[in-house]
Amino acid sequence: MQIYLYNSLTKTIEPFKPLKGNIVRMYSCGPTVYNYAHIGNMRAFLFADLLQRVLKTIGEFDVKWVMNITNIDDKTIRDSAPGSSVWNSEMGNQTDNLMDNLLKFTRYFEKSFLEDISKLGIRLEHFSAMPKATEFIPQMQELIRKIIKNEIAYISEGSVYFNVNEWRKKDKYGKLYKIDFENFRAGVRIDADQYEREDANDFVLWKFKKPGEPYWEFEIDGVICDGRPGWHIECSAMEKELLGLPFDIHTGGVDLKFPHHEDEIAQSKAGYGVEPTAFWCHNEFLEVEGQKMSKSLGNYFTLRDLMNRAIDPLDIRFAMLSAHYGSTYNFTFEGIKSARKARFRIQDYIYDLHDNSVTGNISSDMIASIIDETYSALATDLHTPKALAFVFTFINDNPANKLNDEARRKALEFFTDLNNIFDVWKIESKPIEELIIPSEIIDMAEQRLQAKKDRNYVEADVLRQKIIEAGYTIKDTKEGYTIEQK
RNA sequence: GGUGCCUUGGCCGAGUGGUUAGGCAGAGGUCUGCAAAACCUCCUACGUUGGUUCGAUUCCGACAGGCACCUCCA
Repeated sequence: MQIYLYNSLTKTIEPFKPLKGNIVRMYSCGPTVYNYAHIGNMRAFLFADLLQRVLKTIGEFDVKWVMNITNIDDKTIRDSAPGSSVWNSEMGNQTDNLMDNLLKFTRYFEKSFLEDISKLGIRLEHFSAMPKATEFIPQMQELIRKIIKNEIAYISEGSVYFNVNEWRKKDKYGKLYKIDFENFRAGVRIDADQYEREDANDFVLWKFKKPGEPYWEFEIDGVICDGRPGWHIECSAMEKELLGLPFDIHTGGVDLKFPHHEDEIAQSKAGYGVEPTAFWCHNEFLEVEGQKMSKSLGNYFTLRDLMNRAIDPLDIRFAMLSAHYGSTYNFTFEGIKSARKARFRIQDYIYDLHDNSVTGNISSDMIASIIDETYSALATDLHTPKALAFVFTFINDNPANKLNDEARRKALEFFTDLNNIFDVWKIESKPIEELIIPSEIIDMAEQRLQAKKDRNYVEADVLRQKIIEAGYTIKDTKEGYTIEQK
Protein backbone atom coordinates (compact mmCIF):
# COMPACT_ATOMS: atom_id res chain seq x y z
CA MET A 1 0.00 0.00 0.00
CA GLN A 2 1.20 3.53 -0.79
CA ILE A 3 2.59 5.32 2.27
CA TYR A 4 2.09 9.05 2.77
CA LEU A 5 4.16 11.09 5.21
CA TYR A 6 4.26 14.65 6.41
CA ASN A 7 7.53 16.14 5.30
CA SER A 8 8.83 18.99 7.47
CA LEU A 9 10.80 20.28 4.50
CA THR A 10 7.74 20.91 2.34
CA LYS A 11 5.20 21.12 5.18
CA THR A 12 2.86 18.87 3.28
CA ILE A 13 1.89 15.22 3.26
CA GLU A 14 3.65 13.55 0.36
CA PRO A 15 3.59 10.08 -1.13
CA PHE A 16 6.69 8.21 -0.06
CA LYS A 17 8.88 6.19 -2.36
CA PRO A 18 12.37 4.87 -1.62
CA LEU A 19 15.20 6.30 -3.68
CA LYS A 20 16.68 2.91 -4.48
CA GLY A 21 14.70 -0.25 -5.06
CA ASN A 22 12.62 -1.53 -2.21
CA ILE A 23 14.97 -0.53 0.59
CA VAL A 24 14.18 2.37 2.89
CA ARG A 25 17.25 3.86 4.51
CA MET A 26 16.23 5.70 7.63
CA TYR A 27 18.25 7.65 10.20
CA SER A 28 16.91 8.62 13.61
CA CYS A 29 18.53 11.07 15.97
CA GLY A 30 19.17 9.04 19.08
CA PRO A 31 19.91 9.91 22.69
CA THR A 32 22.79 11.64 24.35
CA VAL A 33 23.76 9.06 26.93
CA TYR A 34 24.47 11.12 30.03
CA ASN A 35 21.43 10.08 32.04
CA TYR A 36 18.45 7.73 32.06
CA ALA A 37 16.15 8.58 29.19
CA HIS A 38 12.89 10.30 30.14
CA ILE A 39 9.47 9.62 28.67
CA GLY A 40 9.73 12.61 26.35
CA ASN A 41 12.76 11.01 24.74
CA MET A 42 10.79 7.81 24.57
CA ARG A 43 8.11 9.37 22.46
CA ALA A 44 10.65 10.26 19.78
CA PHE A 45 11.99 6.74 19.65
CA LEU A 46 8.52 5.21 19.65
CA PHE A 47 7.64 7.42 16.73
CA ALA A 48 10.67 6.24 14.76
CA ASP A 49 9.81 2.66 15.67
CA LEU A 50 6.22 3.10 14.52
CA LEU A 51 7.41 4.58 11.25
CA GLN A 52 9.81 1.78 10.44
CA ARG A 53 7.22 -0.85 11.33
CA VAL A 54 4.57 0.76 9.12
CA LEU A 55 7.08 0.97 6.28
CA LYS A 56 7.79 -2.73 6.65
CA THR A 57 4.31 -4.06 7.33
CA ILE A 58 2.13 -1.82 5.17
CA GLY A 59 4.64 -0.39 2.71
CA GLU A 60 6.21 -3.83 2.33
CA PHE A 61 9.68 -2.31 2.19
CA ASP A 62 12.92 -3.55 3.61
CA VAL A 63 14.06 -1.03 6.17
CA LYS A 64 17.61 -0.19 7.09
CA TRP A 65 17.29 1.72 10.34
CA VAL A 66 20.18 3.57 11.93
CA MET A 67 20.01 5.38 15.25
CA ASN A 68 23.03 7.17 16.63
CA ILE A 69 24.23 7.27 20.20
CA THR A 70 25.78 10.60 21.16
CA ASN A 71 28.45 9.81 23.70
CA ILE A 72 30.63 12.87 23.38
CA ASP A 73 29.26 16.27 24.34
CA ASP A 74 29.44 18.80 27.17
CA LYS A 75 27.28 16.77 29.50
CA THR A 76 28.93 13.41 29.01
CA ILE A 77 32.29 15.07 29.53
CA ARG A 78 31.12 16.97 32.60
CA ASP A 79 29.46 14.01 34.27
CA SER A 80 32.21 11.52 33.55
CA ALA A 81 34.93 13.77 34.90
CA PRO A 82 36.65 12.84 38.18
CA GLY A 83 34.57 13.99 41.13
CA SER A 84 31.27 13.66 39.25
CA SER A 85 28.29 13.10 41.50
CA VAL A 86 26.57 11.02 38.83
CA TRP A 87 29.25 8.35 38.69
CA ASN A 88 28.20 5.03 40.15
CA SER A 89 29.99 1.80 40.90
CA GLU A 90 28.33 -0.10 38.06
CA MET A 91 30.26 2.08 35.64
CA GLY A 92 33.55 0.73 36.96
CA ASN A 93 36.40 2.66 38.48
CA GLN A 94 37.27 6.15 37.44
CA THR A 95 40.87 6.64 36.41
CA ASP A 96 42.95 9.60 35.39
CA ASN A 97 42.36 8.64 31.77
CA LEU A 98 39.63 11.05 30.70
CA MET A 99 38.74 9.14 27.54
CA ASP A 100 38.46 5.93 29.52
CA ASN A 101 36.13 7.60 32.01
CA LEU A 102 33.99 9.00 29.23
CA LEU A 103 33.57 5.62 27.59
CA LYS A 104 32.81 3.79 30.84
CA PHE A 105 30.28 6.40 31.80
CA THR A 106 28.49 6.52 28.46
CA ARG A 107 28.57 2.74 28.06
CA TYR A 108 26.58 2.47 31.28
CA PHE A 109 23.88 4.85 30.14
CA GLU A 110 23.86 3.37 26.68
CA LYS A 111 23.13 0.00 28.22
CA SER A 112 20.35 1.44 30.35
CA PHE A 113 18.93 3.14 27.28
CA LEU A 114 18.84 -0.12 25.35
CA GLU A 115 17.15 -1.84 28.26
CA ASP A 116 14.54 0.91 28.44
CA ILE A 117 13.61 0.97 24.77
CA SER A 118 13.45 -2.83 24.77
CA LYS A 119 10.87 -2.69 27.54
CA LEU A 120 8.88 -0.28 25.42
CA GLY A 121 8.68 -2.82 22.66
CA ILE A 122 11.38 -1.35 20.45
CA ARG A 123 13.28 -4.38 19.22
CA LEU A 124 17.03 -4.06 19.03
CA GLU A 125 17.14 -6.53 16.15
CA HIS A 126 15.25 -4.00 14.05
CA PHE A 127 18.22 -1.67 14.03
CA SER A 128 20.79 -2.17 11.34
CA ALA A 129 23.28 -0.06 13.32
CA MET A 130 23.53 2.08 16.44
CA PRO A 131 26.71 4.02 15.83
CA LYS A 132 28.49 5.85 18.62
CA ALA A 133 29.93 9.25 17.85
CA THR A 134 33.35 8.40 19.23
CA GLU A 135 33.73 5.59 16.70
CA PHE A 136 33.44 7.86 13.68
CA ILE A 137 35.89 10.64 14.51
CA PRO A 138 38.02 10.18 11.35
CA GLN A 139 34.94 10.47 9.15
CA MET A 140 33.92 13.67 10.93
CA GLN A 141 37.39 15.10 10.53
CA GLU A 142 37.31 14.26 6.85
CA LEU A 143 34.02 16.06 6.42
CA ILE A 144 35.34 19.10 8.26
CA ARG A 145 38.37 19.18 5.97
CA LYS A 146 36.07 19.14 2.97
CA ILE A 147 34.01 22.04 4.26
CA ILE A 148 37.15 24.06 4.96
CA LYS A 149 38.46 23.25 1.50
CA ASN A 150 35.19 24.54 0.07
CA GLU A 151 35.77 27.73 2.08
CA ILE A 152 32.59 27.48 4.10
CA ALA A 153 34.37 26.92 7.40
CA TYR A 154 37.20 28.67 9.19
CA ILE A 155 39.57 27.88 12.02
CA SER A 156 39.64 30.13 15.03
CA GLU A 157 41.86 29.37 18.02
CA GLY A 158 41.92 25.69 17.17
CA SER A 159 38.15 25.39 16.76
CA VAL A 160 36.39 25.10 13.42
CA TYR A 161 33.26 27.09 12.64
CA PHE A 162 30.76 26.89 9.85
CA ASN A 163 30.43 30.24 8.10
CA VAL A 164 26.69 30.73 7.76
CA ASN A 165 26.87 34.02 5.88
CA GLU A 166 29.25 32.53 3.33
CA TRP A 167 26.97 29.54 2.92
CA ARG A 168 23.94 31.73 2.39
CA LYS A 169 25.57 33.04 -0.78
CA LYS A 170 25.48 29.51 -2.18
CA ASP A 171 22.34 28.01 -0.73
CA LYS A 172 19.41 28.66 1.50
CA TYR A 173 19.98 28.43 5.25
CA GLY A 174 16.61 27.97 6.89
CA LYS A 175 15.04 25.12 4.97
CA LEU A 176 13.37 23.44 7.92
CA TYR A 177 13.04 26.54 10.00
CA LYS A 178 12.12 29.88 8.53
CA ILE A 179 14.70 32.38 9.71
CA ASP A 180 14.18 36.09 9.67
CA PHE A 181 17.79 37.24 9.70
CA GLU A 182 16.80 40.83 10.38
CA ASN A 183 15.15 40.00 13.66
CA PHE A 184 16.90 36.76 14.37
CA ARG A 185 18.10 36.53 17.94
CA ALA A 186 17.01 40.12 18.59
CA GLY A 187 15.35 39.10 21.80
CA VAL A 188 17.67 36.33 22.75
CA ARG A 189 20.69 36.38 24.95
CA ILE A 190 23.67 35.15 23.05
CA ASP A 191 26.43 33.42 24.82
CA ALA A 192 28.79 34.89 22.27
CA ASP A 193 31.91 35.08 24.33
CA GLN A 194 31.88 31.34 24.83
CA TYR A 195 33.48 30.83 21.45
CA GLU A 196 35.50 32.97 19.10
CA ARG A 197 32.98 33.01 16.31
CA GLU A 198 33.06 35.63 13.57
CA ASP A 199 29.29 35.84 13.55
CA ALA A 200 26.71 34.82 16.10
CA ASN A 201 24.96 32.68 13.48
CA ASP A 202 28.03 30.55 12.88
CA PHE A 203 28.03 27.18 14.52
CA VAL A 204 30.86 25.01 15.68
CA LEU A 205 32.03 21.95 13.74
CA TRP A 206 34.96 21.10 15.94
CA LYS A 207 35.87 22.35 19.40
CA PHE A 208 39.45 22.92 20.48
CA LYS A 209 40.40 20.96 23.60
CA LYS A 210 40.00 22.45 27.02
CA PRO A 211 41.83 21.35 30.14
CA GLY A 212 40.17 18.36 31.71
CA GLU A 213 38.50 17.23 28.50
CA PRO A 214 39.23 14.12 26.47
CA TYR A 215 40.31 14.95 22.93
CA TRP A 216 41.32 13.55 19.57
CA GLU A 217 44.33 14.70 17.59
CA PHE A 218 43.47 16.82 14.60
CA GLU A 219 45.81 18.81 12.40
CA ILE A 220 44.52 20.96 9.58
CA ASP A 221 47.11 22.39 7.21
CA GLY A 222 49.70 22.58 9.95
CA VAL A 223 47.32 24.06 12.53
CA ILE A 224 46.89 21.98 15.65
CA CYS A 225 43.20 21.56 16.32
CA ASP A 226 43.19 18.75 18.87
CA GLY A 227 39.76 18.58 20.37
CA ARG A 228 36.36 17.02 19.82
CA PRO A 229 33.51 17.15 17.33
CA GLY A 230 30.57 19.54 17.53
CA TRP A 231 27.13 18.07 17.93
CA HIS A 232 25.78 18.44 14.40
CA ILE A 233 28.77 17.00 12.57
CA GLU A 234 28.38 13.51 13.99
CA CYS A 235 25.06 12.86 12.30
CA SER A 236 26.28 14.15 8.96
CA ALA A 237 29.32 11.89 9.04
CA MET A 238 27.65 8.75 10.37
CA GLU A 239 24.65 8.78 8.09
CA LYS A 240 26.89 9.16 5.07
CA GLU A 241 29.12 6.35 6.27
CA LEU A 242 26.33 3.93 7.19
CA LEU A 243 23.49 4.76 4.81
CA GLY A 244 25.04 6.66 1.91
CA LEU A 245 23.74 9.96 0.58
CA PRO A 246 21.07 10.85 0.01
CA PHE A 247 19.09 8.38 2.08
CA ASP A 248 15.31 8.17 2.45
CA ILE A 249 14.04 9.44 5.80
CA HIS A 250 15.48 11.36 8.74
CA THR A 251 13.53 11.47 12.01
CA GLY A 252 13.82 13.42 15.23
CA GLY A 253 11.94 15.58 17.73
CA VAL A 254 10.62 18.98 16.63
CA ASP A 255 13.14 20.73 18.82
CA LEU A 256 15.91 19.39 16.62
CA LYS A 257 14.68 21.17 13.51
CA PHE A 258 16.72 24.14 14.54
CA PRO A 259 19.59 24.34 14.86
CA HIS A 260 20.56 20.66 14.75
CA HIS A 261 18.92 19.50 11.54
CA GLU A 262 19.24 22.81 9.76
CA ASP A 263 22.98 22.74 10.43
CA GLU A 264 23.18 19.13 9.43
CA ILE A 265 21.70 19.96 6.03
CA ALA A 266 24.11 22.86 5.54
CA GLN A 267 27.18 20.88 6.60
CA SER A 268 26.43 17.84 4.51
CA LYS A 269 25.75 19.87 1.43
CA ALA A 270 28.76 22.13 1.98
CA GLY A 271 31.05 19.13 2.46
CA TYR A 272 29.60 16.22 0.50
CA GLY A 273 27.70 18.29 -2.03
CA VAL A 274 24.42 16.53 -1.20
CA GLU A 275 21.72 17.04 1.37
CA PRO A 276 21.20 14.09 3.70
CA THR A 277 17.63 13.38 2.70
CA ALA A 278 14.53 14.73 1.02
CA PHE A 279 12.23 13.47 3.76
CA TRP A 280 12.37 14.96 7.25
CA CYS A 281 9.87 13.68 9.81
CA HIS A 282 9.54 15.24 13.26
CA ASN A 283 7.50 14.19 16.25
CA GLU A 284 5.80 16.71 18.51
CA PHE A 285 6.60 17.06 22.19
CA LEU A 286 5.15 15.44 25.23
CA GLU A 287 3.65 17.32 28.15
CA VAL A 288 2.80 16.02 31.58
CA GLU A 289 -0.62 16.98 32.96
CA GLY A 290 -0.74 19.79 30.42
CA GLN A 291 2.59 21.29 31.39
CA LYS A 292 6.05 21.09 30.03
CA MET A 293 7.93 18.30 31.68
CA SER A 294 10.68 19.71 33.83
CA LYS A 295 12.54 18.81 36.94
CA SER A 296 11.53 22.03 38.66
CA LEU A 297 7.82 21.30 38.21
CA GLY A 298 8.31 17.86 39.69
CA ASN A 299 6.69 16.22 36.69
CA TYR A 300 9.86 14.82 35.18
CA PHE A 301 9.69 11.08 34.65
CA THR A 302 12.09 8.54 33.33
CA LEU A 303 10.76 5.19 32.19
CA ARG A 304 12.32 3.73 35.32
CA ASP A 305 10.36 6.15 37.51
CA LEU A 306 7.13 4.95 35.96
CA MET A 307 8.04 1.31 36.26
CA ASN A 308 8.70 1.87 39.94
CA ARG A 309 5.08 2.98 40.10
CA ALA A 310 4.09 -0.41 38.69
CA ILE A 311 3.20 0.98 35.27
CA ASP A 312 3.52 -1.54 32.46
CA PRO A 313 5.80 -0.10 29.74
CA LEU A 314 3.52 -1.59 27.10
CA ASP A 315 0.71 0.62 28.40
CA ILE A 316 2.99 3.60 27.82
CA ARG A 317 3.69 2.34 24.33
CA PHE A 318 0.01 1.91 23.59
CA ALA A 319 -0.95 5.25 25.14
CA MET A 320 1.61 7.09 23.06
CA LEU A 321 0.53 5.25 19.93
CA SER A 322 -3.06 6.29 20.64
CA ALA A 323 -2.16 9.88 19.87
CA HIS A 324 -0.90 11.14 16.55
CA TYR A 325 2.86 11.68 16.56
CA GLY A 326 2.41 15.14 15.09
CA SER A 327 0.36 16.53 17.96
CA THR A 328 1.45 17.29 21.48
CA TYR A 329 0.85 14.29 23.67
CA ASN A 330 -0.46 14.94 27.14
CA PHE A 331 0.88 12.32 29.52
CA THR A 332 -1.36 11.70 32.54
CA PHE A 333 -1.64 8.78 34.91
CA GLU A 334 -5.34 8.60 34.19
CA GLY A 335 -4.48 8.41 30.52
CA ILE A 336 -2.20 5.45 31.12
CA LYS A 337 -4.94 3.67 33.05
CA SER A 338 -7.39 4.33 30.28
CA ALA A 339 -4.90 3.12 27.67
CA ARG A 340 -4.34 -0.08 29.61
CA LYS A 341 -8.05 -0.87 29.62
CA ALA A 342 -8.35 -0.13 25.94
CA ARG A 343 -5.33 -2.29 25.19
CA PHE A 344 -6.79 -5.20 27.12
CA ARG A 345 -10.11 -4.92 25.34
CA ILE A 346 -8.31 -5.76 22.15
CA GLN A 347 -6.22 -8.39 23.92
CA ASP A 348 -9.35 -10.11 25.20
CA TYR A 349 -10.78 -10.07 21.71
CA ILE A 350 -7.64 -11.77 20.42
CA TYR A 351 -7.92 -14.38 23.16
CA ASP A 352 -11.54 -14.95 22.19
CA LEU A 353 -10.59 -15.42 18.55
CA HIS A 354 -8.57 -18.46 19.65
CA ASP A 355 -11.54 -20.04 21.34
CA ASN A 356 -12.88 -22.69 18.99
CA SER A 357 -15.57 -23.93 21.35
CA VAL A 358 -18.16 -21.47 20.09
CA THR A 359 -18.88 -20.49 16.55
CA GLY A 360 -21.27 -18.07 14.93
CA ASN A 361 -22.49 -17.20 11.49
CA ILE A 362 -20.72 -13.92 10.71
CA SER A 363 -18.76 -14.61 7.56
CA SER A 364 -15.33 -13.31 6.66
CA ASP A 365 -16.68 -10.77 4.15
CA MET A 366 -16.01 -7.76 6.36
CA ILE A 367 -12.40 -8.64 7.15
CA ALA A 368 -11.14 -7.13 3.91
CA SER A 369 -12.66 -3.76 4.72
CA ILE A 370 -11.29 -3.56 8.26
CA ILE A 371 -7.85 -4.37 6.91
CA ASP A 372 -8.20 -1.72 4.25
CA GLU A 373 -9.54 0.95 6.62
CA THR A 374 -6.98 0.34 9.33
CA TYR A 375 -4.03 0.14 7.00
CA SER A 376 -5.12 3.16 5.01
CA ALA A 377 -5.23 5.17 8.24
CA LEU A 378 -1.75 4.02 9.18
CA ALA A 379 -0.42 4.55 5.69
CA THR A 380 -1.67 8.14 5.75
CA ASP A 381 0.95 9.78 7.93
CA LEU A 382 0.81 7.07 10.61
CA HIS A 383 -2.66 7.94 11.76
CA THR A 384 -2.79 5.55 14.70
CA PRO A 385 -5.81 7.11 16.51
CA LYS A 386 -7.96 6.66 13.44
CA ALA A 387 -6.66 3.15 12.88
CA LEU A 388 -7.51 2.18 16.45
CA ALA A 389 -10.98 3.68 16.12
CA PHE A 390 -11.60 1.37 13.15
CA VAL A 391 -10.35 -1.58 15.16
CA PHE A 392 -12.65 -0.81 18.10
CA THR A 393 -15.62 -0.31 15.84
CA PHE A 394 -14.84 -3.65 14.25
CA ILE A 395 -14.64 -5.58 17.49
CA ASN A 396 -17.82 -3.91 18.74
CA ASP A 397 -19.70 -4.88 15.60
CA ASN A 398 -18.25 -8.36 15.32
CA PRO A 399 -18.02 -10.18 18.65
CA ALA A 400 -15.46 -12.96 18.42
CA ASN A 401 -17.90 -15.69 19.39
CA LYS A 402 -20.24 -14.76 16.55
CA LEU A 403 -17.67 -15.21 13.79
CA ASN A 404 -17.63 -18.40 11.77
CA ASP A 405 -14.44 -20.43 11.62
CA GLU A 406 -13.08 -18.82 8.50
CA ALA A 407 -13.82 -15.30 9.70
CA ARG A 408 -12.12 -16.03 12.98
CA ARG A 409 -9.05 -17.32 11.21
CA LYS A 410 -8.86 -14.27 8.94
CA ALA A 411 -9.44 -11.88 11.82
CA LEU A 412 -6.59 -13.54 13.65
CA GLU A 413 -4.32 -13.07 10.66
CA PHE A 414 -5.23 -9.39 10.64
CA PHE A 415 -4.46 -8.92 14.32
CA THR A 416 -1.19 -10.78 13.89
CA ASP A 417 -0.15 -8.38 11.15
CA LEU A 418 -1.40 -5.38 13.10
CA ASN A 419 0.65 -6.49 16.05
CA ASN A 420 3.76 -6.33 13.89
CA ILE A 421 3.17 -2.60 14.14
CA PHE A 422 1.69 -2.05 17.59
CA ASP A 423 3.46 -4.94 19.30
CA VAL A 424 1.47 -4.68 22.53
CA TRP A 425 -0.63 -7.84 22.32
CA LYS A 426 -0.07 -11.54 22.66
CA ILE A 427 -1.32 -13.53 19.73
CA GLU A 428 -2.29 -16.68 21.56
CA SER A 429 -5.15 -18.28 23.39
CA LYS A 430 -5.88 -17.05 26.86
CA PRO A 431 -3.24 -18.46 29.15
CA ILE A 432 -4.53 -20.72 31.87
CA GLU A 433 -3.13 -19.06 34.89
CA GLU A 434 -1.53 -21.37 37.35
CA LEU A 435 -2.45 -19.27 40.27
CA ILE A 436 -0.97 -20.09 43.58
CA ILE A 437 -3.75 -19.16 45.93
CA PRO A 438 -2.85 -19.33 49.59
CA SER A 439 -4.71 -22.09 51.40
CA GLU A 440 -6.33 -19.68 53.84
CA ILE A 441 -7.93 -17.87 50.89
CA ILE A 442 -9.24 -21.15 49.52
CA ASP A 443 -10.53 -22.05 52.97
CA MET A 444 -12.43 -18.78 53.15
CA ALA A 445 -13.82 -19.32 49.66
CA GLU A 446 -14.99 -22.81 50.60
CA GLN A 447 -16.59 -21.51 53.78
CA ARG A 448 -18.29 -18.83 51.73
CA LEU A 449 -19.58 -21.38 49.26
CA GLN A 450 -21.05 -23.34 52.13
CA ALA A 451 -22.55 -20.19 53.63
CA LYS A 452 -24.14 -19.47 50.27
CA LYS A 453 -25.60 -22.96 50.11
CA ASP A 454 -26.99 -22.39 53.60
CA ARG A 455 -28.39 -19.07 52.33
CA ASN A 456 -26.36 -17.32 55.01
CA TYR A 457 -25.56 -14.36 52.75
CA VAL A 458 -24.40 -12.08 55.54
CA GLU A 459 -21.65 -14.54 56.39
CA ALA A 460 -20.89 -15.04 52.69
CA ASP A 461 -20.47 -11.32 52.11
CA VAL A 462 -18.20 -10.92 55.11
CA LEU A 463 -15.97 -13.70 53.77
CA ARG A 464 -15.96 -12.22 50.30
CA GLN A 465 -14.91 -8.86 51.72
CA LYS A 466 -12.01 -10.53 53.52
CA ILE A 467 -10.93 -12.24 50.32
CA ILE A 468 -11.04 -8.94 48.45
CA GLU A 469 -9.02 -7.26 51.16
CA ALA A 470 -6.41 -9.99 50.84
CA GLY A 471 -5.96 -8.95 47.21
CA TYR A 472 -8.12 -11.45 45.35
CA THR A 473 -11.29 -11.25 43.35
CA ILE A 474 -13.91 -13.93 43.65
CA LYS A 475 -16.39 -14.55 40.87
CA ASP A 476 -19.36 -16.84 41.28
CA THR A 477 -20.15 -19.36 38.61
CA LYS A 478 -22.99 -21.85 38.22
CA GLU A 479 -20.91 -24.64 39.70
CA GLY A 480 -19.09 -22.68 42.38
CA TYR A 481 -16.58 -19.86 42.07
CA THR A 482 -13.25 -18.78 40.64
CA ILE A 483 -10.55 -16.81 42.38
CA GLU A 484 -8.30 -14.36 40.59
CA GLN A 485 -5.45 -12.28 41.79
CA LYS A 486 -6.18 -8.59 41.51
C1' G B 1 11.53 40.72 19.27
C1' G B 2 11.33 36.64 15.44
C1' U B 3 9.36 31.60 13.95
C1' G B 4 5.92 27.69 14.27
C1' C B 5 2.06 24.72 16.56
C1' C B 6 -2.34 24.19 19.41
C1' U B 7 -7.56 25.31 21.89
C1' U B 8 -13.35 19.54 20.58
C1' G B 9 -18.17 16.66 25.61
C1' G B 10 -15.90 14.70 33.01
C1' C B 11 -10.79 13.00 30.86
C1' C B 12 -7.92 11.35 26.46
C1' G B 13 -8.36 11.87 21.37
C1' A B 14 -10.20 11.92 15.65
C1' G B 15 -12.80 14.42 11.92
C1' U B 16 -16.07 17.30 8.88
C1' G B 17 -19.34 23.28 5.36
C1' G B 18 -25.49 20.51 6.67
C1' U B 19 -25.60 13.61 8.38
C1' U B 20 -22.27 8.47 14.28
C1' A B 21 -15.38 9.14 15.36
C1' G B 22 -13.13 5.88 18.96
C1' G B 23 -11.36 4.91 24.04
C1' C B 24 -11.75 5.79 29.41
C1' A B 25 -15.02 7.42 33.17
C1' G B 26 -20.37 7.94 34.33
C1' A B 27 -25.87 6.47 34.11
C1' G B 28 -29.71 2.72 33.15
C1' G B 29 -30.67 -2.44 31.97
C1' U B 30 -29.95 -8.08 31.40
C1' C B 31 -27.68 -11.79 34.53
C1' U B 32 -26.85 -12.65 39.98
C1' G B 33 -29.22 -13.88 46.84
C1' C B 34 -26.20 -9.37 46.38
C1' A B 35 -21.78 -8.53 43.84
C1' A B 36 -17.84 -9.20 40.20
C1' A B 37 -17.30 -10.26 35.03
C1' A B 38 -19.75 -10.15 30.45
C1' C B 39 -23.34 -8.16 27.20
C1' C B 40 -27.11 -4.24 25.73
C1' U B 41 -28.61 0.92 25.88
C1' C B 42 -27.65 6.08 26.95
C1' C B 43 -24.75 10.60 27.72
C1' U B 44 -23.55 14.86 21.68
C1' A B 45 -18.96 18.79 22.30
C1' C B 46 -16.25 21.80 19.25
C1' G B 47 -11.95 29.03 23.34
C1' U B 48 -14.27 34.29 22.46
C1' U B 49 -15.88 37.53 18.78
C1' G B 50 -16.83 39.56 13.87
C1' G B 51 -17.37 38.05 8.64
C1' U B 52 -18.43 34.74 4.19
C1' U B 53 -22.71 31.27 3.54
C1' C B 54 -29.32 29.08 2.87
C1' G B 55 -26.30 26.84 6.77
C1' A B 56 -19.71 26.91 10.25
C1' U B 57 -17.14 23.26 15.17
C1' U B 58 -15.31 22.96 10.02
C1' C B 59 -13.47 28.76 5.53
C1' C B 60 -11.50 34.09 6.50
C1' G B 61 -10.21 38.06 10.20
C1' A B 62 -9.52 39.79 15.15
C1' C B 63 -8.98 38.64 20.22
C1' A B 64 -7.99 35.49 24.48
C1' G B 65 -5.44 31.37 26.40
C1' G B 66 -1.72 27.36 26.07
C1' C B 67 2.88 25.16 24.07
C1' A B 68 7.45 25.01 21.54
C1' C B 69 11.94 26.76 18.93
C1' C B 70 15.53 30.94 18.23
C1' U B 71 20.30 28.40 24.44
C1' C B 72 24.72 21.21 21.93
C1' C B 73 16.47 19.76 25.16
C1' A B 74 13.23 14.11 21.80
